[in-house]
Amino acid sequence: MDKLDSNMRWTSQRQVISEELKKVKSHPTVNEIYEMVRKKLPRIGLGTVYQNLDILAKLGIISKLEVDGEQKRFDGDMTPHYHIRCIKCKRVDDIFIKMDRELEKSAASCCDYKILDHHVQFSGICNKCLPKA
Amino acid sequence: MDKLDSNMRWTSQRQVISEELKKVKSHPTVNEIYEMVRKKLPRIGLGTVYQNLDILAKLGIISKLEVDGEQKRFDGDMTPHYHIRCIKCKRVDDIFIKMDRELEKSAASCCDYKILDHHVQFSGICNKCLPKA
DNA sequence: CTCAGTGCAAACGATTTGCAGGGCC
DNA sequence: GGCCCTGCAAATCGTTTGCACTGAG
Repeated sequence: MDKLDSNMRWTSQRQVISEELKKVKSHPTVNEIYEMVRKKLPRIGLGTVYQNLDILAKLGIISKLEVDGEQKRFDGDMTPHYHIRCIKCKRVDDIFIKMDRELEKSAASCCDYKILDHHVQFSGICNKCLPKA
Repeated sequence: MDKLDSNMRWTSQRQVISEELKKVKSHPTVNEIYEMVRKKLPRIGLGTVYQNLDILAKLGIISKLEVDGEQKRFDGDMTPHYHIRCIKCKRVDDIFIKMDRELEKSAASCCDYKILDHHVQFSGICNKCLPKA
């Protein structure tokens, strides 16, 4: 899975996975994506979904979320933004505040890393879970 | 594992796990902690390490890191701080820049969550990996 | 026709769980 | 003596891999 060369084929599986992910505003897990895609391609394998999500992410077409949790989640929205996670129901939503690149500068001045990126993950309780909290 | 009540016992296993974790400035995975602790308590079970790390984290004595990656990592340093992760060797280091609570305020104004916390995770290449990069 | 991509099933690795025995309170 | 906690092993769950077949180019 290291060669993203020009021999790469744009298969219907790849197409449908990308399409379906960009259609929703949620941040589905691999299994949720599998279920979505299965409605269009009933014989697709779970392994294929995993592999294609990985390739699509490496191509920069979708993004693999850097939020913690047991399962990986994906996002079809490539606009730079942060995320928030409900500690009750585990859903993930977008936070569209401007990316603060100053953070990277201050971080750079206090460690020996070449800093490439950063991500802010908020946690809280979503409005659906609040009444029960 | 939901009752952190007063009947709780402070066992030697719990003591050693806490001690060993606070002794290092790295951010070890459960297996690394298991190996560290095994030098003191050779008969300890991996399950016990998992369970106690969980309890210690819930007690606020150590913290479970919210960084992504295949394995969970723990931190014995409870001073609020951020983290950076090397994309090559996967090591995690501390970033001691001041926690920016303003971020939570801006996030609160654009979503329907009761925001409880936030964490910034930087990613980059550490000085050990830079020469090879 | 070729070879990247697919479907399927088995393998894997991290974590969790079930349970009988052990030892603090 | 009760029961929380332990050690151990089996179970679970997300993800990866191996492989023969398929279909895009």
